[in-house]
Amino acid sequence: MAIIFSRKCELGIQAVLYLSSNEGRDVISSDEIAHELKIPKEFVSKILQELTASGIVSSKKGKMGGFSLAKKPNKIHLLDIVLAIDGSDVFSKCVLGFPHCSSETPCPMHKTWSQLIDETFKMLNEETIDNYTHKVLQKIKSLK
Amino acid sequence: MAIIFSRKCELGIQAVLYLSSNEGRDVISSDEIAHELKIPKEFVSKILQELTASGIVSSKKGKMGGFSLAKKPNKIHLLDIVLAIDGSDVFSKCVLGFPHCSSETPCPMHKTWSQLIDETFKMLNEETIDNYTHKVLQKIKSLK
DNA sequence: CTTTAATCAGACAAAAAAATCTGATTTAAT
DNA sequence: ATTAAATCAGATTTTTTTGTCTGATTAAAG
Repeated sequence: MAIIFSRKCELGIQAVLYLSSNEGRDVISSDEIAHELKIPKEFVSKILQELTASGIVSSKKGKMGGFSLAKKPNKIHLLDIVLAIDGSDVFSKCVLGFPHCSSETPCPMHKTWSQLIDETFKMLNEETIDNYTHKVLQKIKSLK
Repeated sequence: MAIIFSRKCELGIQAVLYLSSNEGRDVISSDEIAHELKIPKEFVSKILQELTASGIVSSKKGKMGGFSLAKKPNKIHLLDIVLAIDGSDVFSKCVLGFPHCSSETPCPMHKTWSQLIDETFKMLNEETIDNYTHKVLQKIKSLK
């Protein structure tokens, strides 16, 4: 199978988007997020802990605790979440799996692929999550 | 971690490119391919069997047997190999892992992502492996 | 016809990723 | 104080992917 982002990263982005679509509320529990997004609660909880550690979301412990965004949605880039969870490998690893692939010792697809990856990187780096928040609620409604 | 193609697919493309860089010779054993590309021989062997089943390479059994391309290199598209090994999921699956993501019920990133995926698809579909064969030998030399 | 060197088929093992569980800690409310 | 509801830390399980092994079959060469 082929993958773009790890499942963890997918759900991380989903969760952050959910948080941003609820800006204004204080904190939101991982229970609510898991229920709304129809995804396993323990998994979401663990991912949000990672994102807390990397400073994208912040958490409040104890009763009435939960998660919230650590910054304004227009200051959080998609790339931040991807780097926090999946790291930067996708952007540097050789698409054909050759070792030491670079412009000095390029693999056959190096140049062609670099262009696509650069575009992807640029998009993730430019897009902030506030561009997406209004679309999230609509998508959530369609989940059964 | 994030991945684009599975390891199987990466090595599948490597192997096909190696075969194409040796057009003119009769057949090439999986042993030679594994040795030249510095990858496990049993794994390469298994991948080439899959590619044989899907008609991209052809095989000759018995002593002096081995693999060769089933078509001219300019008739084999990168996409053929990707589809044969990884299937079409990458091109249709939701980048955020939402179920039923489509233009009717799009995920927040649907439109933005579709553009990048379409470009990628187009590239893989247009590029034939003869465009890459001359670059393969050079890359192989750099492998220690 | 026997040996040798290859593909092929399918079971098996190891490693990685995804998901779950357990229990500790924290904090609000009673 | 005690209880309840949450995060948090880390161990454990399950599933998937990756890689290996074994033996059967095929075909060339002596």
